[in-house]
Amino acid sequence: MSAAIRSPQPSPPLTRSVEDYLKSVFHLTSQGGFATTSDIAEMLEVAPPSVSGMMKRLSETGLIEHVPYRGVQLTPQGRRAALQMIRRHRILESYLTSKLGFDWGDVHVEAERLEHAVSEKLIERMADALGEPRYDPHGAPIPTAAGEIEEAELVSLAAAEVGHTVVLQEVSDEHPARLRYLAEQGLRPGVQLTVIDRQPFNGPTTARLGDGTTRVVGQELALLLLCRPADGE
Amino acid sequence: MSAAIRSPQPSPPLTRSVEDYLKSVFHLTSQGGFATTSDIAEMLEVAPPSVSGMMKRLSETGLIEHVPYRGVQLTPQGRRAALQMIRRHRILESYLTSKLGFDWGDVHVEAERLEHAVSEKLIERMADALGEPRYDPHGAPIPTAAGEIEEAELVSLAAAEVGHTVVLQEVSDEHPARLRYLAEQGLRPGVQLTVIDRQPFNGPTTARLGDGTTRVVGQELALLLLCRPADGE
DNA sequence: ACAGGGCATTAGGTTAGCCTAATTATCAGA
DNA sequence: TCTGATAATTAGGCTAACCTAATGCCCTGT
Repeated sequence: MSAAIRSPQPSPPLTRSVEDYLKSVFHLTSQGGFATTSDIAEMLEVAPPSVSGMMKRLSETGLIEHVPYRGVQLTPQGRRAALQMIRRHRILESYLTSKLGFDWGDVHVEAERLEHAVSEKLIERMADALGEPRYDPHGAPIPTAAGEIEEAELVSLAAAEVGHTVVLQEVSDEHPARLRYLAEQGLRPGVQLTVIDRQPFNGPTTARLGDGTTRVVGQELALLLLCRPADGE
Repeated sequence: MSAAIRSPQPSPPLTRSVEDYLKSVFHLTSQGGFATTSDIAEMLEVAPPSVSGMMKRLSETGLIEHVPYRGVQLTPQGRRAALQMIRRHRILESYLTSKLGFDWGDVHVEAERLEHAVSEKLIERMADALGEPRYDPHGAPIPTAAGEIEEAELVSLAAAEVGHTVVLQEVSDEHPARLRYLAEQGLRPGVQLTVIDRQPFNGPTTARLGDGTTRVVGQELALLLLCRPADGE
């Protein structure tokens, strides 16, 4: 029995859990660098040894590059798989929100379960029904079917300079209650904000909205509000 | 340590595989009687010992009644769970067909995966968007959210008497190619058929459609065409 | 230069769900 | 009634993912 040539093996479908690990690594390495075992463990709510074990398997299948004691990064193949999951997730969130009346806060959990069960075909039908949206309901960019994603330089409201005007681009949180609160405050993607004050020592930021009203946002929430400079700044 | 009272335990969510077993048992006992180990094994494409093992666990959790060496039946609780899955499945099939352009043959596989991942809320939103449909695209009745299902006395075309007129009510098959073929032949739920001939020895049935054209249907396919007597028969 | 703290990994165990092989129950027909 | 064929069950294993406890590596601060 000679060893088979193993190049174009039809790679078995990824399990639910593998898909989740890849997504975590993608998010944790989006600023460059390595994803650490403990960060992944925290994000997925599993114990660190579970991560070590999975990382070993994933590097054997070529989806990640593992540098022992340092962390992991996605290979091109792993990145492709992660982006596909992120596309599924964001298309689902968009579809549930705009076609089935789900609210901003609830879609995440639903999409999290569905993204492992939908076929490519269903996602493309949904994308089509929505008119190929480029952003999900939280303002996050949706990767294309070909696996490209827009990379924007965003800065959180907590770090925006006083006096500057920014546009809220993306609300990076999956916590329903916080999202609902932010929505009530009118803090949704697309809103223009002028930073008019910030208390020292990680204190709250005060910003003026387009309609002249102001909002005082504590640091924890302000960190979730990702902004780009307003046009002409 | 005294034994805890075990009445209103918050019953853990059913696993994917448990849901599949319950559905099988439901379908296999729809004519009354017991579902046998080997029938379940065949339907789910697992080995018989896997079924024995699962039946043991399911009867411990009170979802089925197991009579050793005879078979199983659903308890009221198991029936409720099975009907919920069937509702999910059929609503999904209806939604995918009518809102996302899936075709008759393909929906089954997609729904089979999704039914384990959708929330109750999503199913009800879909049902609502469809106007609370009572039948799925194959003509099968959809259980209500309360868990009631229409039970009709149907007879397959292969067993309908020569000379009688029937209405095709439901096409009971999940095989895409067969469904596509039947659809091409115009054999969809709602069509009226008059049986004009049947060859002996399990031979084909010949039936006339409403438009006067005839179809010759081999026994294997005719068994899949479930009919009710036409009004006024 | 090295001691400790903190993180990562290895060791070893659990559970669900599947498998094959061996065993046992049931029932129909001689 | 007995005997086989058929079907169900038990026995014993495997794998994927998880866990806790024990061990090992790395780096910073004295």
